[in-house]
Amino acid sequence: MASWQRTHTCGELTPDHADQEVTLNGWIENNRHHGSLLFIDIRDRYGVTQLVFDEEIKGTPSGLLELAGKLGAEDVISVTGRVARRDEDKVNPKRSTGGIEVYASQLTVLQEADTPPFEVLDNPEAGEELRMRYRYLDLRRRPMLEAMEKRAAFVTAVRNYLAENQFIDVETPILTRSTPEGARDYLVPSRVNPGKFFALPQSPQIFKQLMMVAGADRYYQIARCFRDEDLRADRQPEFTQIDMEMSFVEEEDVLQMVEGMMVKAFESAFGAKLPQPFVRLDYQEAMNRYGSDKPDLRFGMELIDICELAAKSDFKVFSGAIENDGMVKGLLVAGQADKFSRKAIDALTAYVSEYGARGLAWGKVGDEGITGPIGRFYAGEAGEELLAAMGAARGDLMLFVADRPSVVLRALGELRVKLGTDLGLRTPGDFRFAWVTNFPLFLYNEEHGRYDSSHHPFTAPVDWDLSDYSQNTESIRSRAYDLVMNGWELGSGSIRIHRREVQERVFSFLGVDEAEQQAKFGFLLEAFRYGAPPHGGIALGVDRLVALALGCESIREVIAFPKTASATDLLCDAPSEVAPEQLADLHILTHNPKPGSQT
RNA sequence: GGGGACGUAGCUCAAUUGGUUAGAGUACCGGACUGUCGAUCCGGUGGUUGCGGGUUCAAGUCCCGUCGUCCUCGCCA
Repeated sequence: MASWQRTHTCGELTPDHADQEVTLNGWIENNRHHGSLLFIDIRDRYGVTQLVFDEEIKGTPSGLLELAGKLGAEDVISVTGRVARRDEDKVNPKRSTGGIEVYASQLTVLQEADTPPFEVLDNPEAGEELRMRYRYLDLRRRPMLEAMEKRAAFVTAVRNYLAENQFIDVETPILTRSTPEGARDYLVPSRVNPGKFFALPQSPQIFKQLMMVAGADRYYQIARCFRDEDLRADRQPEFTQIDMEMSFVEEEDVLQMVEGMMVKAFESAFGAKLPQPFVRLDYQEAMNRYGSDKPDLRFGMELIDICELAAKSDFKVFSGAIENDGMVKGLLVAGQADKFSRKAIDALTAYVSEYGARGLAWGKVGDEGITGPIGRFYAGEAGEELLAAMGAARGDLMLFVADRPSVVLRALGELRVKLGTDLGLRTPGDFRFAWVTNFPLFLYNEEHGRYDSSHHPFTAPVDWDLSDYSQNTESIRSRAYDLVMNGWELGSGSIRIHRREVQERVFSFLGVDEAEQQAKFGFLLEAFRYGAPPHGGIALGVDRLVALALGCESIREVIAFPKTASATDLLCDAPSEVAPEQLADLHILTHNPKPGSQT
């Protein structure tokens, strides 16, 4: 062992180590100079330890204090010294190592550091752009390293659980083929096959189904997935899924397996005890009660249906909506009417308009009945009926949207979430998992005037025997299920179609003709001819799971090297231009290159 | 592709209605200091106000464009 190598980490020394000679390695966090007395805090991943340099009283070797005094933030050092118990009045209760300090006798500067562009503090003072540009410094901050540790602990717990349950971890190709539908693919040109491209996987979906045909029985993979779509706080172009598939199973088998996994992994990685069983919500029920297929169950304020009252209302906005096959629903903000000024309600109106609502009707419940825009339509008996339907009392605020059902549900669902945030209706550390089931098999695509799979085209219908999907299309349920928590979709899965004729019928209904089926999915359909077991599975978003568990606003906080909202990497400056020779090798001509641009 | 917020010292921010030499905290540099632990005290360096154009006697401030970060609608089977 080299003389500079550590005997202990910066987080493990306690008064029990008193009088031992130790060597620590780490970064200088702080340097407090008192003339001929000097304190240095040395940091590594495990903690911070105070070093003391004192020639007069503690016998620091001559010259060492002067050397140490010149050191600056983030210099990498090795220090050897004697562990000393601190006097009671000198203990620092804020640190695990606050009971001791190390009297330095040797000091080696392993690497001097430039002054960092921002200070490595627990609370990030730097903006996100700078943090991403110097991600290695940002990651040096304890909360970030902790997030990485927790993420790793979570994944490890998941792997252990799955291994105990006979799942095998199988790697599937990263270079695969482009498939129609779904998200935009990231493409990789093939050098040896001019004009042809690989696609990076949006998910290992087809491969895991092929593993079931292969008889793997239980498959999983911590899989990186790629989707070339616009980003959000909860969406990155590459992200990680716990991808699982099981053979000879029904919905219940998958749900139980995943539930057990979440309970165990949350306990082990985050010390959180999840209540079991998870809530089950029918898709339609979730939409009706929460206006969302991924409801936040940490607070109530459910959507209240007043269609019946609205139909007979003098208020044309309400009755008109019902006449046009629309819907009227409301939210009750209990006891908070005073908090909402006219201006505040205008802001809410603007908010719901982002989701297509043309207006937000409202009324406050006062001593003399309902005030606000709907007041004059709801005096007397009609008013009493409305209050009863809403369960409203004096001091409450009522908010209504009247429109097409899809708009009403979406707008009020989003409004409910916003109010939950604004009014602080949630408890931190409250993890409300739920399964949403019975999704529609097909959803109407208004833009293209046709039906699309609501999950994906391999999802089994509840009644797989149905011969004609064009009849009662909207009422056909699928065997899909989503795992949701606190308003985020964490995972999505289904029992798959394992019968070729059903699969072909679904494709046909979706307008994927025989030739296209063969071209795009021929290998899967062919595989099904050789004996496909009934199977099903799920894919869970690791980034989202960990971010939620740690209370992060964005999944970037739990990804070591995330990308910006415009899908660039500020650290390594990717994507970048490439040499013309590289393009030539790949048989690629670029359409409109920026002339000679180079950052 | 659309909407919004932001961009001023290394960093985080301030700068009245467009008006003198663009300030503060912190970091950094120098000095003092023997019990600090976000040390303290004294002094100092540090600015193409993202970039380009325009309006004006005068622009950090107003207008147009552009670049970047973030949020969001669309998009994300």
